[in-house]
Amino acid sequence: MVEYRLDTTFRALADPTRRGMLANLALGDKSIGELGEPFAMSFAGAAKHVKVLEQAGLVERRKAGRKQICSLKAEPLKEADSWLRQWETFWSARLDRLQELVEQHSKEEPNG
Amino acid sequence: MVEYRLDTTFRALADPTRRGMLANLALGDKSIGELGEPFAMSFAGAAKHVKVLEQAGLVERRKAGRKQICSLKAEPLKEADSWLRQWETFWSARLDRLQELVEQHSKEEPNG
DNA sequence: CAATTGTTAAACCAGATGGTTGACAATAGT
DNA sequence: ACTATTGTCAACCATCTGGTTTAACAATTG
Repeated sequence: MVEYRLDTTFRALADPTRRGMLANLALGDKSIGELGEPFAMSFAGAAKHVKVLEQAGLVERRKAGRKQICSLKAEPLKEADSWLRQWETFWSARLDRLQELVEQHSKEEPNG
Repeated sequence: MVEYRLDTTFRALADPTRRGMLANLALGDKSIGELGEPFAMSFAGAAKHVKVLEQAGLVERRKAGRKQICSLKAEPLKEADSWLRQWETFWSARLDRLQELVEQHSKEEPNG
C-alpha cells in the first residue's frame, strides 16, 4: 500500500539536519532560508535537504510573494509510525516469551 | 539520548530488502543465507544488508556450529517509534486546528 | 530598468551505498 | 584428509549523499 513511500520517508528521517528542520516546522511554517539558518550550512545545501523532505511528502511549499513557505505534512510520519507499530509486540516485555516460543518452532539445531 | 541512534535506525529501515529481512526474522531466527534467499541476490550482498541491520542494533548474531543465527532486536524500533509519536498531534485530525493556530502565530506576511 | 532578496540549478568533490565477483576460513559429514 | 556448507573479506563498479561554490532566474521594491 504505502510500502514504496516508506523508503523515502525513512531515508528522509535518517538525517539529523532534516529531523531538525521538521522540528522547526512543527513550530510554524518557515521559508527555506529560515529552515537552513540554524545549521551553519550554505543556502543551497539547506535547499537540498528541504527537497529531500519535499520528495518524501513531509513538507509542502506554497508561494508567498518572493518567498516559498514550507509547511509540515505529517501524513508520511503517520504511515511510518503505523509500520513501526507492527513490531510493538516485539519490544513489549510481556511478549518476550512469545518470541521465545517462535524461536522454539523455527529452531532446528541444538546449541550449547 | 538516543538521537544518534535514530540516524542508523531510520537508515536501516529505508531499504525494502532490509525491512523484508526484519519481517522474516519476526517469524523466527534465521541464518544469513536464509535471510538473503528470498531476494535473488548474492550471499555477500545479503550479508552486507545484515551487517547494516546489525550495526543499527536491529539484529543480533550468535554462533551455532558453522551457522550464525540472526535474531530480531526490537529496541531500536521502539526508540524510532517513540520519536515518531512526538508528531502524533500533527497527523491527528482533531488537532488540525491546533496546527492552524501555530501557523497564525508565526505568520508574518499576509497571503491571498 | 536597476537593486535587492529568495530560490533554483549546475558543476564539482569526498565519501557512503548497493551490488557484484573471487579468494579465503571455519565447521560438519563422510 | 577431503568435500560441501556457511560465512568473511577485499576489490571493484555505478550510483547516491551531503556538502561546497558559482552563476542564473524570479519577484518585490524603488
